[in-house]
Amino acid sequence: MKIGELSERSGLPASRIRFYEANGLLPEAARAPNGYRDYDASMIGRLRIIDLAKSLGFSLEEIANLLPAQVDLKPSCETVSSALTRKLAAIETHMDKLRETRARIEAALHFMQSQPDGAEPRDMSDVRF
Amino acid sequence: MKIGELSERSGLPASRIRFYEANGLLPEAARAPNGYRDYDASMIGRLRIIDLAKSLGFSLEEIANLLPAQVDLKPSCETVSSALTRKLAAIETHMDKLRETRARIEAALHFMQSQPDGAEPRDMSDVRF
DNA sequence: GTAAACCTTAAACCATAGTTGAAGGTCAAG
DNA sequence: CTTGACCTTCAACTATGGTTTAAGGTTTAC
Repeated sequence: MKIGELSERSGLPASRIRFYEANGLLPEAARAPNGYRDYDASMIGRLRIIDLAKSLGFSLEEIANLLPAQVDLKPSCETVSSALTRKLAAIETHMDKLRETRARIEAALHFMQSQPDGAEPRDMSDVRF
Repeated sequence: MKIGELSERSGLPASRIRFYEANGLLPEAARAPNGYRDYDASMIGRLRIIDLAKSLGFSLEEIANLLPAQVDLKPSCETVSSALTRKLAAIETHMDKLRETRARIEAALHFMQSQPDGAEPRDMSDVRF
Protein backbone atom coordinates (compact mmCIF):
# COMPACT_ATOMS: atom_id res chain seq x y z
CA MET A 1 0.00 0.00 0.00
CA LYS A 2 1.32 3.41 -0.96
CA ILE A 3 0.96 6.44 1.27
CA GLY A 4 -2.01 7.76 -0.67
CA GLU A 5 -4.02 4.65 -0.02
CA LEU A 6 -3.04 4.54 3.64
CA SER A 7 -4.04 8.17 3.82
CA GLU A 8 -7.46 7.42 2.39
CA ARG A 9 -8.03 4.35 4.47
CA SER A 10 -6.92 5.98 7.71
CA GLY A 11 -8.48 9.36 7.03
CA LEU A 12 -5.21 11.15 7.80
CA PRO A 13 -3.45 13.39 5.29
CA ALA A 14 -0.28 11.90 3.85
CA SER A 15 1.66 14.86 5.20
CA ARG A 16 0.74 13.86 8.71
CA ILE A 17 1.79 10.26 8.16
CA ARG A 18 5.19 11.45 6.94
CA PHE A 19 5.38 13.79 9.90
CA TYR A 20 4.63 10.98 12.35
CA GLU A 21 7.31 8.84 10.75
CA ALA A 22 9.82 11.69 10.90
CA ASN A 23 9.04 12.15 14.58
CA GLY A 24 9.33 8.56 15.65
CA LEU A 25 5.66 7.70 16.06
CA LEU A 26 5.84 5.31 13.14
CA PRO A 27 8.63 2.96 12.09
CA GLU A 28 10.55 4.01 9.01
CA ALA A 29 8.43 2.77 6.18
CA ALA A 30 9.71 0.06 3.87
CA ARG A 31 10.44 1.46 0.42
CA ALA A 32 9.50 0.20 -2.98
CA PRO A 33 12.33 0.20 -5.56
CA ASN A 34 11.18 3.61 -6.75
CA GLY A 35 11.54 5.06 -3.27
CA TYR A 36 7.83 5.20 -2.49
CA ARG A 37 6.77 4.21 1.02
CA ASP A 38 5.19 0.77 1.10
CA TYR A 39 2.82 -0.03 3.96
CA ASP A 40 0.99 -3.10 5.06
CA ALA A 41 -2.49 -3.10 6.52
CA SER A 42 -1.30 -3.14 10.14
CA MET A 43 -0.40 0.53 9.78
CA ILE A 44 -4.04 1.47 9.85
CA GLY A 45 -4.36 -0.03 13.31
CA ARG A 46 -1.21 1.68 14.41
CA LEU A 47 -2.53 5.04 13.27
CA ARG A 48 -5.73 4.37 15.15
CA ILE A 49 -3.76 3.63 18.29
CA ILE A 50 -2.01 6.96 17.89
CA ASP A 51 -5.34 8.73 17.53
CA LEU A 52 -6.64 6.92 20.58
CA ALA A 53 -3.61 7.90 22.63
CA LYS A 54 -3.92 11.53 21.49
CA SER A 55 -7.57 11.58 22.51
CA LEU A 56 -6.56 10.29 25.96
CA GLY A 57 -4.29 13.29 26.36
CA PHE A 58 -0.92 11.85 25.38
CA SER A 59 1.38 14.19 23.51
CA LEU A 60 3.07 13.01 20.33
CA GLU A 61 6.32 12.84 22.25
CA GLU A 62 4.80 10.59 24.89
CA ILE A 63 3.32 8.39 22.20
CA ALA A 64 6.66 8.16 20.41
CA ASN A 65 8.29 6.99 23.63
CA LEU A 66 5.53 4.50 24.26
CA LEU A 67 5.34 2.98 20.78
CA PRO A 68 8.90 2.19 19.76
CA ALA A 69 9.69 2.89 16.16
CA GLN A 70 11.03 -0.62 15.55
CA VAL A 71 8.24 -2.53 13.92
CA ASP A 72 8.79 -5.72 15.82
CA LEU A 73 9.43 -4.22 19.23
CA LYS A 74 6.13 -3.90 21.00
CA PRO A 75 5.54 -2.18 24.35
CA SER A 76 4.71 -4.48 27.24
CA CYS A 77 1.40 -4.32 29.01
CA GLU A 78 3.24 -2.92 32.01
CA THR A 79 4.71 -0.08 30.02
CA VAL A 80 1.30 0.88 28.74
CA SER A 81 -0.42 0.39 32.08
CA SER A 82 2.05 2.55 33.90
CA ALA A 83 1.75 5.28 31.27
CA LEU A 84 -2.01 5.18 31.68
CA THR A 85 -1.68 5.31 35.45
CA ARG A 86 0.64 8.28 35.26
CA LYS A 87 -1.75 10.04 32.91
CA LEU A 88 -4.53 9.40 35.40
CA ALA A 89 -2.47 11.05 38.12
CA ALA A 90 -1.79 14.03 35.86
CA ILE A 91 -5.51 14.42 35.30
CA GLU A 92 -6.13 14.41 39.04
CA THR A 93 -3.53 17.11 39.49
CA HIS A 94 -5.10 19.13 36.73
CA MET A 95 -8.54 18.73 38.29
CA ASP A 96 -7.22 19.83 41.67
CA LYS A 97 -5.96 23.03 40.10
CA LEU A 98 -9.29 23.64 38.43
CA ARG A 99 -11.07 23.09 41.73
CA GLU A 100 -8.86 25.61 43.43
CA THR A 101 -9.42 28.18 40.70
CA ARG A 102 -13.13 27.49 40.85
CA ALA A 103 -13.12 28.16 44.59
CA ARG A 104 -11.28 31.44 44.08
CA ILE A 105 -13.73 32.54 41.40
CA GLU A 106 -16.64 31.66 43.66
CA ALA A 107 -15.07 33.72 46.42
CA ALA A 108 -14.74 36.65 44.04
CA LEU A 109 -18.35 36.22 43.00
CA HIS A 110 -19.58 36.19 46.58
CA PHE A 111 -17.52 39.27 47.25
CA MET A 112 -19.11 41.04 44.28
CA GLN A 113 -22.57 40.16 45.50
CA SER A 114 -21.82 41.48 48.96
CA GLN A 115 -20.80 44.85 47.54
CA PRO A 116 -23.19 47.80 47.24
CA ASP A 117 -24.56 48.30 43.77
CA GLY A 118 -22.42 51.26 42.81
CA ALA A 119 -19.13 49.84 44.01
CA GLU A 120 -16.22 50.02 41.63
CA PRO A 121 -14.64 46.67 40.82
CA ARG A 122 -11.31 48.34 40.60
CA ASP A 123 -11.36 48.66 44.36
CA MET A 124 -10.95 44.92 44.45
CA SER A 125 -7.24 45.55 44.16
CA ASP A 126 -6.97 45.34 47.95
CA VAL A 127 -8.82 42.05 48.07
CA ARG A 128 -6.98 38.75 47.87
CA PHE A 129 -8.63 35.70 46.42
CA MET B 1 4.93 58.78 37.78
CA LYS B 2 7.04 57.60 34.84
CA ILE B 3 6.92 54.06 33.55
CA GLY B 4 10.11 53.11 35.35
CA GLU B 5 8.65 53.98 38.73
CA LEU B 6 5.37 52.23 37.95
CA SER B 7 7.43 49.25 36.89
CA GLU B 8 9.27 49.19 40.19
CA ARG B 9 6.20 49.76 42.31
CA SER B 10 4.13 47.15 40.50
CA GLY B 11 6.90 44.63 40.03
CA LEU B 12 6.19 44.33 36.32
CA PRO B 13 8.79 45.09 33.66
CA ALA B 14 8.14 48.32 31.76
CA SER B 15 8.02 46.31 28.57
CA ARG B 16 4.99 44.46 29.84
CA ILE B 17 3.21 47.67 30.84
CA ARG B 18 3.73 49.05 27.33
CA PHE B 19 2.55 45.74 25.91
CA TYR B 20 -0.62 45.85 28.00
CA GLU B 21 -1.33 49.39 26.85
CA ALA B 22 -0.75 48.47 23.22
CA ASN B 23 -3.14 45.56 23.62
CA GLY B 24 -5.98 47.45 25.25
CA LEU B 25 -5.59 46.24 28.81
CA LEU B 26 -4.60 49.67 29.99
CA PRO B 27 -5.89 53.08 28.91
CA GLU B 28 -3.54 55.09 26.76
CA ALA B 29 -1.26 56.74 29.25
CA ALA B 30 -1.22 60.49 29.61
CA ARG B 31 1.99 61.97 28.25
CA ALA B 32 4.41 64.44 29.71
CA PRO B 33 5.55 67.25 27.38
CA ASN B 34 8.58 65.18 26.41
CA GLY B 35 6.35 62.28 25.37
CA TYR B 36 7.02 60.13 28.42
CA ARG B 37 4.09 58.19 29.84
CA ASP B 38 2.76 59.78 33.01
CA TYR B 39 0.87 57.55 35.43
CA ASP B 40 -0.99 58.15 38.65
CA ALA B 41 -1.02 55.76 41.58
CA SER B 42 -4.29 54.09 40.57
CA MET B 43 -2.44 52.23 37.84
CA ILE B 44 -0.83 50.02 40.43
CA GLY B 45 -4.24 48.78 41.48
CA ARG B 46 -5.24 48.29 37.90
CA LEU B 47 -2.18 46.19 37.23
CA ARG B 48 -2.99 44.11 40.28
CA ILE B 49 -6.51 43.53 38.99
CA ILE B 50 -5.02 42.31 35.73
CA ASP B 51 -2.77 39.90 37.60
CA LEU B 52 -5.71 38.68 39.62
CA ALA B 53 -7.82 38.10 36.52
CA LYS B 54 -4.95 36.26 34.83
CA SER B 55 -4.59 34.01 37.86
CA LEU B 56 -8.31 33.21 37.65
CA GLY B 57 -7.81 31.99 34.11
CA PHE B 58 -8.80 35.01 32.07
CA SER B 59 -6.78 35.55 28.92
CA LEU B 60 -5.37 38.99 28.18
CA GLU B 61 -8.00 39.36 25.47
CA GLU B 62 -10.81 38.61 27.90
CA ILE B 63 -9.37 41.08 30.38
CA ALA B 64 -9.11 43.75 27.71
CA ASN B 65 -12.79 43.29 26.91
CA LEU B 66 -13.70 43.39 30.57
CA LEU B 67 -11.67 46.42 31.60
CA PRO B 68 -12.43 49.11 29.05
CA ALA B 69 -9.46 51.15 28.03
CA GLN B 70 -11.16 54.47 28.80
CA VAL B 71 -9.91 55.56 32.19
CA ASP B 72 -13.24 56.81 33.48
CA LEU B 73 -15.40 54.00 32.13
CA LYS B 74 -15.55 51.28 34.72
CA PRO B 75 -17.14 47.88 34.27
CA SER B 76 -20.33 47.36 36.25
CA CYS B 77 -20.58 44.74 38.94
CA GLU B 78 -22.89 42.87 36.63
CA THR B 79 -20.35 42.79 33.84
CA VAL B 80 -17.74 41.39 36.16
CA SER B 81 -20.14 38.99 37.85
CA SER B 82 -21.32 37.57 34.59
CA ALA B 83 -17.75 37.18 33.35
CA LEU B 84 -16.93 35.30 36.55
CA THR B 85 -20.03 33.15 36.17
CA ARG B 86 -19.14 32.34 32.57
CA LYS B 87 -15.61 31.43 33.63
CA LEU B 88 -17.07 29.17 36.26
CA ALA B 89 -19.16 27.43 33.62
CA ALA B 90 -16.08 27.06 31.40
CA ILE B 91 -14.26 25.41 34.28
CA GLU B 92 -17.15 22.99 34.80
CA THR B 93 -17.07 22.13 31.11
CA HIS B 94 -13.35 21.59 31.30
CA MET B 95 -13.73 19.38 34.35
CA ASP B 96 -16.43 17.36 32.63
CA LYS B 97 -14.04 16.69 29.78
CA LEU B 98 -11.33 15.64 32.20
CA ARG B 99 -13.76 13.32 33.96
CA GLU B 100 -14.69 11.74 30.67
CA THR B 101 -11.06 11.29 29.69
CA ARG B 102 -10.34 9.86 33.10
CA ALA B 103 -13.13 7.33 32.67
CA ARG B 104 -11.80 6.32 29.27
CA ILE B 105 -8.29 5.88 30.65
CA GLU B 106 -9.66 3.79 33.49
CA ALA B 107 -11.51 1.65 30.98
CA ALA B 108 -8.31 1.19 29.00
CA LEU B 109 -6.48 0.27 32.19
CA HIS B 110 -9.07 -2.33 33.16
CA PHE B 111 -8.91 -3.70 29.66
CA MET B 112 -5.12 -4.05 29.92
CA GLN B 113 -5.44 -5.86 33.23
CA SER B 114 -7.96 -8.28 31.78
CA GLN B 115 -5.58 -9.21 28.97
CA PRO B 116 -3.26 -12.21 29.13
CA ASP B 117 0.32 -11.30 29.93
CA GLY B 118 1.72 -11.68 26.46
CA ALA B 119 -1.01 -9.73 24.67
CA GLU B 120 0.10 -7.11 22.23
CA PRO B 121 -1.22 -3.64 22.95
CA ARG B 122 -1.30 -2.92 19.27
CA ASP B 123 -4.28 -5.22 19.06
CA MET B 124 -6.18 -2.60 20.98
CA SER B 125 -6.92 -1.01 17.64
CA ASP B 126 -10.25 -2.83 17.54
CA VAL B 127 -11.21 -1.64 20.96
CA ARG B 128 -13.10 1.60 21.47
CA PHE B 129 -12.68 3.60 24.66
C1' DG C 1 2.85 14.07 -23.08
C1' DT C 2 0.59 15.61 -19.39
C1' DA C 3 -1.56 15.16 -15.10
C1' DA C 4 -1.62 13.05 -10.74
C1' DA C 5 0.81 11.00 -7.10
C1' DC C 6 4.96 10.48 -4.99
C1' DC C 7 9.60 12.16 -3.01
C1' DT C 8 12.59 15.61 0.01
C1' DT C 9 13.55 19.62 2.83
C1' DA C 10 12.40 23.72 4.73
C1' DA C 11 9.47 27.06 6.13
C1' DA C 12 5.04 28.89 7.47
C1' DC C 13 0.93 28.52 10.32
C1' DC C 14 -2.04 28.69 14.66
C1' DA C 15 -2.44 30.64 19.40
C1' DT C 16 -0.73 32.82 23.75
C1' DA C 17 1.94 35.94 26.31
C1' DG C 18 5.10 38.09 26.21
C1' DT C 19 10.71 39.59 25.53
C1' DT C 20 14.41 41.56 22.94
C1' DG C 21 16.67 44.47 19.73
C1' DA C 22 17.44 48.32 16.65
C1' DA C 23 17.39 53.09 15.89
C1' DG C 24 16.77 57.13 17.86
C1' DG C 25 15.30 61.11 21.42
C1' DT C 26 15.85 63.13 26.39
C1' DC C 27 17.81 64.09 30.74
C1' DA C 28 20.90 64.48 35.01
C1' DA C 29 25.58 64.29 36.74
C1' DG C 30 30.46 65.20 36.64
C1' DC D 1 30.31 68.26 26.78
C1' DT D 2 29.76 63.86 27.17
C1' DT D 3 28.46 59.59 29.31
C1' DG D 4 25.05 56.65 30.83
C1' DA D 5 20.41 55.93 32.19
C1' DC D 6 16.08 56.28 30.70
C1' DC D 7 12.49 57.07 27.22
C1' DT D 8 10.15 56.39 22.36
C1' DT D 9 8.44 53.18 18.32
C1' DC D 10 8.13 49.16 15.68
C1' DA D 11 9.54 44.76 14.27
C1' DA D 12 11.32 40.48 15.14
C1' DC D 13 12.11 36.84 18.16
C1' DT D 14 11.02 33.19 22.08
C1' DA D 15 8.64 28.90 23.31
C1' DT D 16 5.25 25.03 22.84
C1' DG D 17 2.79 21.51 19.87
C1' DG D 18 0.84 19.78 15.90
C1' DT D 19 0.28 20.45 11.39
C1' DT D 20 0.24 22.19 6.75
C1' DT D 21 2.19 24.20 2.73
C1' DA D 22 5.60 25.43 -0.54
C1' DA D 23 9.28 24.56 -3.67
C1' DG D 24 11.46 21.72 -6.65
C1' DG D 25 12.25 17.12 -8.40
C1' DT D 26 10.80 11.99 -9.83
C1' DT D 27 7.68 8.46 -11.20
C1' DT D 28 3.54 6.50 -12.65
C1' DA D 29 -0.85 6.31 -15.09
C1' DC D 30 -3.73 7.24 -18.95
